[in-house]
Amino acid sequence: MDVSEILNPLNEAQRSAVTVDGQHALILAGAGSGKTRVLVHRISWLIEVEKVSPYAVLAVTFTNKASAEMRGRIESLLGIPVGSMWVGTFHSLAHRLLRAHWQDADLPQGFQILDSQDQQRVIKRLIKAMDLDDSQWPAKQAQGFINSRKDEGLRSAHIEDRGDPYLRQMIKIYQGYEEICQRGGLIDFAELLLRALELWRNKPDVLNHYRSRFSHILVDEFQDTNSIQYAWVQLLAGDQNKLFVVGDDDQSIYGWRGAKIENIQRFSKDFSGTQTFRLEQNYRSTGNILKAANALIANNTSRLGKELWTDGNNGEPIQLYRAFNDFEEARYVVEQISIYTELDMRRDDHAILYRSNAQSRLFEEALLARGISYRVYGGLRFYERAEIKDALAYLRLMSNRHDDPSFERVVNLPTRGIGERSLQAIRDHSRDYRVSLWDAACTLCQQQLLASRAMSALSGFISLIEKLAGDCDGLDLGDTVELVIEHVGLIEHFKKDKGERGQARIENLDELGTAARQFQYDESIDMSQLDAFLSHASLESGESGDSQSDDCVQLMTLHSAKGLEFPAVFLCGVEEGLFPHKMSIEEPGRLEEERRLCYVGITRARQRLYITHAETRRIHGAETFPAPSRFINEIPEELIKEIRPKQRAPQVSTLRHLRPQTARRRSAPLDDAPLGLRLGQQVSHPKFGEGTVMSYEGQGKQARVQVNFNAAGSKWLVAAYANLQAV
DNA sequence: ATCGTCATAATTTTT
DNA sequence: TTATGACGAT
Repeated sequence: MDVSEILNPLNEAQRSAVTVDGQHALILAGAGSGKTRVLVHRISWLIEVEKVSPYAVLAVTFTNKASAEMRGRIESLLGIPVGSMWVGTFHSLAHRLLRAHWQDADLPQGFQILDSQDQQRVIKRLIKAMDLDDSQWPAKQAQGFINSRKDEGLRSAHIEDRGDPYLRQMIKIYQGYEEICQRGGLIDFAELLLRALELWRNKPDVLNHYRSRFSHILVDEFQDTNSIQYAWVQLLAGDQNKLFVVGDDDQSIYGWRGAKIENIQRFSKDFSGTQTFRLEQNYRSTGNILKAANALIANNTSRLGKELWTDGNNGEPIQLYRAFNDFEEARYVVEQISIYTELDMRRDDHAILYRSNAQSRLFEEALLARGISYRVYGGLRFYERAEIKDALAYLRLMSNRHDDPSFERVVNLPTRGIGERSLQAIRDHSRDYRVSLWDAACTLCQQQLLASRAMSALSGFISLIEKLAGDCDGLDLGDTVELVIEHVGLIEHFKKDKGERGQARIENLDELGTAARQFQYDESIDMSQLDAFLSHASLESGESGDSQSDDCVQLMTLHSAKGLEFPAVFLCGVEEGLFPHKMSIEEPGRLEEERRLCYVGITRARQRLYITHAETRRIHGAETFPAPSRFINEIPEELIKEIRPKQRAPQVSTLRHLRPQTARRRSAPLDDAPLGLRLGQQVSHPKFGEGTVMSYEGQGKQARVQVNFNAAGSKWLVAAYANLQAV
């Protein structure tokens, strides 16, 4: 392979980053500046030109998607599979380490991963077992407490209560949780990272092994690293190995879950001899969009500094639309999309971005009414679905009887007569003797400590698991999974569900069998095929979209839009209190993160950017009158074209003439709208011609309607006399 | 055990 | 407004 193949597709800044020769490099890669490309080409450069062994390269990302993409692109650029290279997420690499060194990490060989759902259930149960009032001690809060401490590298023993009774109780919960996990061989996500870090800290020989192996460490999205991840990278780097980290401080939007923007800010101080590169040429957006983004983000303090530019043209102005209410905002956005899709654009060229998930509803309704297909991102993913977790719980129990959350989950599913009383007896015994639920159940059965009915049910369950485990011995993974699903009674159980639900669940269970058959087992890791599959299920929760029918308008939160791009972006609900969110408005640090989120949103757009806000919005059922977001004011006026600047003198948009005719919307009627007229409805008047209902006031005979006529402008009319016809 | 009713809370989410 | 969870009734 030719060096020019690696270097030719790069611009100058990218090229100097890729070919850097010092010990450490920090690449500040703006949105759309070819960040992944630089990483991929850097790795190719190391291997092809510097003749570094792939074995000595470690590349870390945050999401499975990113690591899959990186691996794929490296392989296609180099033309060879890079099996020996460690490319993965922090979590998957930590997992791999712990599997290889489970003894040194003080773990049972068959340890399993606890996802956040499972974790919450464990904590909830623990709080009950501790006889605490769960309204005063919500599991969610305790979970947050535990995870944020772990993210800082703190175990329960490290935290001082300083006489604070709240802290003291939380520490106790944390302690109890640690015990349960250790006993059951369960590792939550934060624990994966913490254990991996402690493994290296406690076992210098293990650390040295990896230190001498990985001479080149590359980290993607460095602005998202938390304290543990930073410490982990630092430890592995030692003072010999070379770090190449890529990130964008302006796109740090996960501070609330432990990411430390300081990590990227202090990198060059912590690692002396760091060369910093800025990738500022943007290949994605028009000039106006970039100017808006630059101007907005300039309001943040303590940035590393970066300004995006393009050699393309300015493009259209940013369109700002002020809607009367949230409802009409959705109507407008969907109308615009329908105009563009009737011209030449695809539905999936359009993204509707919002700050909080609840906002999706109105857009969905408006899209539904227009018959435009759409996809909402961010629901449950495959391995998170209840029926899948049920089946996995059986498999997990087969692999490890002491997996309490799995035991709880399926001991009476499908119902087999193990009720709350028996279960409570099992839990009590488990707590009193500090044994797993499984062991407690076995003891209770042997000692005949339960009512005979419950006893036989329980021993039925125990022997079911034992029998399945025996039957599956020697079977391959696909057969195992299918055999378990078949014999455990879940299918029959879900058949009883009414409607489509049950059928869908059974199909998902089938799909699980397929997933197991297709699962690629990496034999180099020291674990059974089943354990590997179970870990995979926890670590990669799979695709979120149910049926990603191809051409759909894309709806998602700003957070989930990070890393994506769209020809047309609608940034909606850009209002004080919603965006920036009221929970973040007070603290300067959090406000800046909101601003970065806005920056992320703006820079998703390639060609066309709409920003919309509403003057009235229902939040939790109550009317609110939010001011336009300060972020709007931070964008230079000359980049913005207001679609309808003033309520009093509405302008007839040029687009209005392109409106496809009379596709009937089915917007829910406003409770007291006069004559059944709806905001946004097209009407015609004998004298003024056609127009749009903009507002109304009063009721019955007094009701007055404001109509914005295409030709005659805006008028207030008494509805009873105006003789308006719906178009 | 399953359904209905009431209270409660309500950013953002990957691993 | 709505979704979720807990609790009580059939």
